[in-house]
Parts: sequence; C-alpha cells; structure tokens
Amino acid sequence: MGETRTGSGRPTTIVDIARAAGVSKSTVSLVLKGSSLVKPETKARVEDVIERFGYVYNRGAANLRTATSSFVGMVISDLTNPFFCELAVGIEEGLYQRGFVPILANTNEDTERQAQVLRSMREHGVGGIIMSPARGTDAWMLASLYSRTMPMVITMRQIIGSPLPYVGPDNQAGARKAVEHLIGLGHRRIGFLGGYATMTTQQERISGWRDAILGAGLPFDDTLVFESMPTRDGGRQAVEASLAHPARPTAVMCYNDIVAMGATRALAMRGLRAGKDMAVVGFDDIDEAEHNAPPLTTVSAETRLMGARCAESLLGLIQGSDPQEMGFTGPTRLVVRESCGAPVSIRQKELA
Amino acid sequence: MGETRTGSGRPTTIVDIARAAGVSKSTVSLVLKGSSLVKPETKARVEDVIERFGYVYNRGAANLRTATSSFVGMVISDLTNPFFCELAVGIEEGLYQRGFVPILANTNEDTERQAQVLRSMREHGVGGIIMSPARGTDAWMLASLYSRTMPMVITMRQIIGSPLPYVGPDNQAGARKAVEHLIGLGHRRIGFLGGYATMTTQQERISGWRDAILGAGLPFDDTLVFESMPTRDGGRQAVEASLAHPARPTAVMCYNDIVAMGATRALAMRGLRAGKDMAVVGFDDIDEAEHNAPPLTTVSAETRLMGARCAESLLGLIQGSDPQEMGFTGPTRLVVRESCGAPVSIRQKELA
DNA sequence: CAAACGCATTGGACCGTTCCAAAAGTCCGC
DNA sequence: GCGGACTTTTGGAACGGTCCAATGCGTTTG
Repeated sequence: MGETRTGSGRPTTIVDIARAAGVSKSTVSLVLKGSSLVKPETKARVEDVIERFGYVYNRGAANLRTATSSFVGMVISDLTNPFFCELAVGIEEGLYQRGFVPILANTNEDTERQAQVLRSMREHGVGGIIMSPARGTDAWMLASLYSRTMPMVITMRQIIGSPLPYVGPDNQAGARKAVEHLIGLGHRRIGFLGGYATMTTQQERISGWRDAILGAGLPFDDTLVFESMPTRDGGRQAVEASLAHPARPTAVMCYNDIVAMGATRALAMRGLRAGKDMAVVGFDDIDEAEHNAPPLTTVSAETRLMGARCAESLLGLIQGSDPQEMGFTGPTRLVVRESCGAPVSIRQKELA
Repeated sequence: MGETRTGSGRPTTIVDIARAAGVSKSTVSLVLKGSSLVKPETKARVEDVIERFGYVYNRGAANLRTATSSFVGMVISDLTNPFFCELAVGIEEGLYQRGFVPILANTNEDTERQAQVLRSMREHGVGGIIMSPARGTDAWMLASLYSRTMPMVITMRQIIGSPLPYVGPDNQAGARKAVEHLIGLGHRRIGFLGGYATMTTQQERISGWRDAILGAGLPFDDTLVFESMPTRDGGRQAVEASLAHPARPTAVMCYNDIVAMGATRALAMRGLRAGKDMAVVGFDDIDEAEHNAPPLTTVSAETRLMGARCAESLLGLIQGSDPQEMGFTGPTRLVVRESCGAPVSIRQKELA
C-alpha cells in the first residue's frame, strides 16, 4: 500500500499527494470532493497520484474542521435477543446506505452502562444516537443523559414524557389484529401471557388485546392476564398459570415470540398441542417463529424496516428536521401459521 | 448542558475551560489526563470549571494529534445468525473493557460489501479490525484488502495461506469429542450432516469426526457425509438424504446447531424422534440449542469468550505484539442434552 | 488597450487536542 | 540575595484536512 511510498512509515496525506502531483493541497482537496472547479486534466493527474500512493482519506481530520461527523451511536438494550439483533441489522443497513457508520454498544438492559456508553459516544464525536432504551429508563433519566445538541431517536420502547422522536411498531393495532383473528376462529376466552405492566410495550399490546375483546362485544376478564418475564421460561410459567385458571382461556396472545415459544414448548411437555388444545399467537415475527413447533402465528413488526426507518429519522434530525415530525409508528402485519389452529384454508387466504 | 455556557451554540473546548479557570490550555490538557505535574489546587479549580461547563472531551481531535485511535472495526459475516451475534457481543464487551469502541459492519456474506466496508473503516481511522470473513474470502482477496499498517485478526473462519492471526474454537477436537460420545453410546454408523467441503470450518469438523471413527477402530464410510447449506432447510435436506441411504446411520454429527435443529425438526415431521430413532448432535451451543425439541446435545464453542479473546488479540497487535503469538484456538466443551439419546445418568455425569 | 470577467489555483487561518522546550515560580543553602 | 534544583505552568507548532479570500491568467469587451 501507499504507506511505503512516502519513504517513512507515516501514512500518505493530502500534502504528499499535492507535492507529487505538483499542485497545492487545496487543489487535492477539491479533487477529493469531486469539485467541478478543477480542470479535468489536473484532476486526472491528481487522481493518478492518489491511486499510485494508495492514499486513504482521513475523515476524522476533515470532520474536525467541518464540525460534522459520520458516526452514529447505536445503543441496543439486548443484542442477544434475536429481535433486537434484527433491528440492529436494519439500522446498520440504513446508516451505511446514507454514508454513516454505526458505533455499536450493547447495554444489556443495564441503565448504568447505558449512561457510560452515551457519554463515551459523545466523546467519540457521534453525530447522533439511535437507542433502544434499557429497561427501567424513564423520562427523567433520559433527560439527564440527553444533550440538546445531540440528535437522538428512541426506538422500540416508548419513554412516556420524553419529547424525543420515537420509532416503533404499532403495538396496539398489531395486538388487536391478532386477537381479532383468534375471535374470528371462534375463541371466546382469550388470555394474555408475559411481560409486566411497567413495560410500555406490554401496556400497548395489552390495550390492543382489550380493544379486540371489547370491540367484539365479548366479556372482558382481566384475570386472564398472566404476567411473567419476557423469556422462554417466563412463557412456560405464564402458560402454566393460565392452565391452572379456574376458567382457562382457549387461546392466548403472547407478549412476544420468545414468550410464545416458551408457551408452546410447555404445552408440548404436557402433551398439549398449540393450535389444537390451545391457540397461541406471538408478536415480532422473529426468524425462529417460523421454525417453531408448531410454527408460530405472530404479528410481524417489520423489524428490519423499522431499523432502516430509525436511520432515516435520525439523519433527518441531524439535517435539522423538526423532532415532532421524525417520530414514526410503523405498520404491523398478521402472519398466520399453525400455532393459532387456523385451518389451512384461512392460512392461505391470509397469505393472499 | 455546557453548550449554553459559552454563549454561542459552539460546544465547549479546552480553551474555554482554560480561559474560565485562568490557566493555559496546556494545563487543562494536563488535568484531563490526570498528570501529577499539576498542583492539586489548580487541578481542583480546573475540574470544577469542567464540571460546571459540562465540557465533553473531543477524542477525535486528540487522536488526530497523537495518530492513535480508539476505534476498532468489527466486521461480521452474518449478524442475523445467532452464533455470530453472540460473537459480536463478546467482542463488544472485550473492546469496551479495554477502552476501545467498535464500529459495526455486517457484510451479509458478501465479499464485495466486505471490501467496501474495510475501506470505509480505514477512512474512519480505526486502529484495527476484527473480522469474520465472508464466505468465499480467500488468502489472495484478503491480501488485497489488507494493509500492512492495519492490525487485523481473523475469527471463526480460517483463511488458509494467510499470515493474519486467527482466533477460533478447536473445531477438530470439538467434533472428535462429540463423535466419541456417540460411539460411547454404542453407535457404529455415524454420519456427518451439513456444510460444504469448501468451508474450512466444515473441513475441520469433518476431520474430527473422521478421527473419532478411525480412532475407535470403526469402519470409515465417506458416503455418510451429506453436504448441504448450513441452514435449517439444509439440515432437513441432509437428514432426509441420510434416511434414504441404503445403510442409514444411527447417529449424525451436524455441521452446526442450525443444521441440527433443521434435522431434528425434519425427523419429528416424519414421526421419528431425535435421540431415540436417531442420535443428533450439533456444534456451537447457541442459545436456542437448549430450547430445541429435543434439547440439543452440542459442542460449545464458548463463543462469548472467543469474542473477548479476539479483542485481546487485536489490542495485543495494536501494541506491537508479534502476530504469530496472537493467534488462539480455543477450547470446546461437550454439552450433553437429549438429542443424542444419552440416558439421564450419563447426562448428569457429563455435567459434573 | 485597459477594464472586466470567468476559470483554475493557491496560501494560510482554522478545527480541538497533544507535546515539548522553555519560562516562571518556589524553596533551599551558602 | 544569588545560584541551583525542583515544581508548575505556558506558548506555539503540529496533526490532516476544509474553506475562503485572493491571485494569476487567458479571453472578451467597451
């Protein structure tokens, strides 16, 4: 590579190029940014030298002068979770497409680490931050972390009371759609499994569940909410609690796919079959949902798209758009598979 | 935050602090790096101003001067894959612990994108790169991407013929251990499912499989290798091919857990039970392995640790260690669950 | 033929830090 | 009350770019 060209081990700079091409560094700078001011033959000469020297542009130095940055902080609450992983992939793609580069941090649901990481990102000069807040982040905490000069979008977990733009799926509409589907299949007692009322996501999904039940004129029974950790084991516990209920539900809507997978597994262990003995639907449509036994009926949150949308919103913010306009609650899509017990004819109809 | 202190919207700099504290910017710089040269009371005064102004250190500017970088490129071939996701988490943790910050790129197994991303990272001034190469990356391609001045470690997929340090699990020993376990359970015809001979990882795992068979004095039959894509569907195809074999194996070692999950699923669809009608073992011990039906017996690659080790090796390289010394092939651990059909007594023994 | 213009190029200040040689201050003993 | 040693502080160049006002230089134009 060009590092050897200069003689010393020092990497090639714009000045080296200028000297070798017999022009000033200003001209090289102009060529680098494809300015039309420079004469084509000069441009060709400079580009030739750049190529020969294997020159590498130093974006950091440039950014120092222009006080801009092509870095964006991507703060994820739990990368181990396939759902957030998918989100991260979407964000990453969206950023690269727009010439930005993500700095990754996984907070692991730890608010202390989240605070550290946010500070570190500021020091590293990110131009903005996309964050799925760690569980337990409230508006107050967020305010103390946030700097008015740092564009930031919040994703997947709404922080009530915060003015920051929020990008996420329409949890309520999604849950409603799913429960309406269950009602359409003839279910009258439909439970809700997993999550805790402290999570805004759960609140939203529960409210969609309630809307569907009330909207269909069915009796509403809030003892059919079985809270648990949003994990596989939580799903197991919740489904077992629901089976022990004196008037057990014939169908359950789960907080997310992980819970639904735990639930279907626990049913299978007891010799019950999801979709036959109890209808189960999930939320998120993670990759594994399709490969579950039985394949999960679930609500797609279009996670990838949502990630791309985060990137879009943040870059809007960076370019000075009104934060009010940059929020986005995305569409959801019911994906009918087997765990809800829909007959094949319905599954095909929904696909069409 | 302090941005308002300066009057203008411009962020606070070391010079603002110096002026306000009545010292020179050199002194502030000294304080910032905790130098013992500065008198405690001066230090206190400066720190007070820093606090009041909410000053944020500009690492980019500092790095420009010192020609160092606290960024590290983390190039992952397929973040969607839970295995690589786990790896990424390990790397991220390791880097943060050592004061470095990862720039993420997901190449999605695309060598072209890989080339772009590597260039972009150089421009962004990363101090080094950790990369799990995209499928199809050979030593020649790598050489053209690599710059002698850029520390780089390769992980999870060995590139034969490349002098770059490689960090990854001992695939051969791991596979051997797993197959020896199957032999210990009484199996005599043991197949290998998934992957292609072009993948070095498959070569290594296959060679462990062969070693175990030959080592036990069993007849070796290479028609028992059933290649396929390393996906769930690949697993299904491979296991079906194995069932169609005139002398079908009674046990199979799979290329990885994903393949094993596809295989167990396909068996279940045919009314066969993994662990009973056919023993199945996987490789990697991804999170889902434990939750598979039946839970997978697999070889743990200690993925997190391996990620941390990547970080360690890279930082060694950055500090000038000999690349030869920075390679690492990590330990593996057999995790006995149910898919191999081991009786409970053995499962408990292995746990102890 | 000088003024005016357009195009191509350039010098040097600037971004926010670090680093180093040198200056300033403090304390001591003689 | 001055030289020397030590501690603390400082000015300014440097890092690798960008930006802008200024310059040089052909051409056209009044």
